[in-house]
Amino acid sequence: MTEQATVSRGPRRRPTQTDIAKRAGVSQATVSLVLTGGDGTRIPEETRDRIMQAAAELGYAPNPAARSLVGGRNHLLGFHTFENVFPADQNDFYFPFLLGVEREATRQGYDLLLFSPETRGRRGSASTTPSRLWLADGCVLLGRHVDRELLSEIVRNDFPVVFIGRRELPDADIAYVGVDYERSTRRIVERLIGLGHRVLGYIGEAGGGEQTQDRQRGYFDSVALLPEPERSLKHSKPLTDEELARWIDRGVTAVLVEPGEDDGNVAALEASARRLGISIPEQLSVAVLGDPAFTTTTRADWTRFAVPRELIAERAVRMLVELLEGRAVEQHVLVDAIEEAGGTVAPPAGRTTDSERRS
Amino acid sequence: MTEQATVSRGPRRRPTQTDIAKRAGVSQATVSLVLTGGDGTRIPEETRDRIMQAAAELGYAPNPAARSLVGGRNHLLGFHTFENVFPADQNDFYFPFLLGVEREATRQGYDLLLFSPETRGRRGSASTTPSRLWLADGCVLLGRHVDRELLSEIVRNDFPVVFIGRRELPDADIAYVGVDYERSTRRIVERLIGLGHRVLGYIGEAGGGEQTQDRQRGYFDSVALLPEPERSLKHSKPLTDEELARWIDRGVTAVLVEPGEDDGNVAALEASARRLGISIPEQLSVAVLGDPAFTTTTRADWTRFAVPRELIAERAVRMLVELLEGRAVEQHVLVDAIEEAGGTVAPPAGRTTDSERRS
DNA sequence: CTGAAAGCGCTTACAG
DNA sequence: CTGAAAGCGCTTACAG
Repeated sequence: MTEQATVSRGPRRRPTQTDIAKRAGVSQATVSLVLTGGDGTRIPEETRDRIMQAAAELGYAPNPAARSLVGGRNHLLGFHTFENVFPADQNDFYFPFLLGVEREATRQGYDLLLFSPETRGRRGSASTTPSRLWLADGCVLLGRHVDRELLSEIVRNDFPVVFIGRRELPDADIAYVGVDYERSTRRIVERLIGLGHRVLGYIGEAGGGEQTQDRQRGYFDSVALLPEPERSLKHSKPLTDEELARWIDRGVTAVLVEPGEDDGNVAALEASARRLGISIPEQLSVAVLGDPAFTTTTRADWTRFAVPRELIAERAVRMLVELLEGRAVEQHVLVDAIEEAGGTVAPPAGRTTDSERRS
Repeated sequence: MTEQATVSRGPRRRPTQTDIAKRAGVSQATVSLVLTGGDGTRIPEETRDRIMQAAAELGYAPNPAARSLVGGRNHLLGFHTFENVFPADQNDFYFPFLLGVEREATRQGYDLLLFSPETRGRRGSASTTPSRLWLADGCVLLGRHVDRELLSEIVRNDFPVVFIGRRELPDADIAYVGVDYERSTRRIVERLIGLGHRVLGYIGEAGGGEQTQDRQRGYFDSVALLPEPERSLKHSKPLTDEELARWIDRGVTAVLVEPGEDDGNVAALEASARRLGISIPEQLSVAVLGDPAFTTTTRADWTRFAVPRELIAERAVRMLVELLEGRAVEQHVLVDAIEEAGGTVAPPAGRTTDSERRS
């Protein structure tokens, strides 16, 4: 690094409404009236102009702390993520949300305040330190591993938040925008059935969160439509090679997979299939019930849900703004995932699709 | 979208120090003293405990807005980008900066306020609206196409900012953290010379910004070391096929390229070489004097500068914080780019490197 | 050792 | 139509 100059410059005092008032020869209250833009008629045009000009000359911007203190609005929206979302391999996941939140906040006339997990609890000891969250008018929340303490603080104080991702709490009614995993799963199963698959397999967690339960409900609902539904299978852990071989023997031609931590389930399935010489999708169709980055798998063209992250983020911001502005709103919104065609689903070997059969 | 509930809910009042004071039978000031944890000895243990307990019972958390109001600081750092940096193909460029800014701001105990170009001038008419920038204590600025009006406003008010990227202004002394393009260019030329190249070509803008001038200075400085420096060439636009052919005829074995808008110069050179059947690097070495995303070129393994974006961003934030806290700081820092080896540079055909010749 | 008071920059009733 | 005043929740000198 090259150092070229050494200058010290203290930050100047920010111009306040009082400064503007002095310059324009009016009272501070009048300045506030004009700048906040209450009703236009009360202050004469001529005074207005003088004040606006003084404000512009001084480079005035309202102090958000003062505004929020007096009970008014900051026009600041928080975006808080529970995990540290900044490790590089998560960017593809995180960035679309940020994008959507940013865009919609801008559209709504709010600025964005970014919180990351470490940001909290800076000044003083942890217990007495406030959540910085309160600086914003409200907050969009994102993350799997929710900080329970923060959450209870939010609920207790009725702080306006909207979750990205479905979130059901026993003791509180939290607003969220999530994905309709049940419906999306049902759709994908129906498409597999339409392609001619008659015996399916499902790999996923046992008793996970809401999302997991929704997917499994969707699966069982639609599998029930099959002529022999009891032949379809479910397994709650990644399959061993032997288990996969047994599934194939029992006639499974398509598998649905919850991605799992770090796409672990998908990676495991891919590896097993390779070892057993089972080709995807020729001998086995695979559909992933999520939208991960596929960092641990070899192929990347998995048929899967595409989660419309930007759209979800935008919707969450809109909901938050409605909440803030006291409008009655739907607090629980689920959007459909888009089925991403991919290259891992095909009609079962030796079978034609229903539609082909018809013709 | 599925709607599940329609509820409107106003936020509850939060417990304040006054509430605690009442409950503990002390004054609000004493509560503040205890909670802020000034010097421990002044308030007797017994009173402390009573206050702490009352605070815990009420679920007290200090109001950050009030805190900032008193302190004159809101511990908010702005990150402002002049271009709309959110188009998807720019993410790779933009994200590392955001990453670095975010990380260092957190480390310094500041929260991040995000500004995008459209954010400015929301309320009221454009001309009368103060820049939202002033919401933050200071701001990190990023972008090629600087908004002159905003910039002059910043300079006039002495608003604390640090630029990412070298920025020299005639009328003001702006703090920045940039890349030392002169030195980095010199280095890469010296390496080419070390590999045995004796006639070089340079493709770049005529009379561009500081960065361009720095690169060209670095180029001419180091080319002067060659036995026949006058044979090295410079061209200020992308080469036509004929021009490239002429360069080759005149003995050019290595070319340095400013990436140009959308990597245009690199793409043009690549295309010309392909049409002329000139293979890179066997017949022509190419080094790119920048670190673009290479979205318009076929190959991506260009030998180039790797700009340490996160590091630069962190450095910018640190400088800003020093500025804010009134410490004397170096206001102009240039960091070295890292030479990214790539696959487009090799010894010239029919030549051995200097070191090989020696052995 | 503790409380009363001023003040940070705003908004919002409330008087003139 | 405009200004004076109160008050948001806190910190920090300043008196007792």
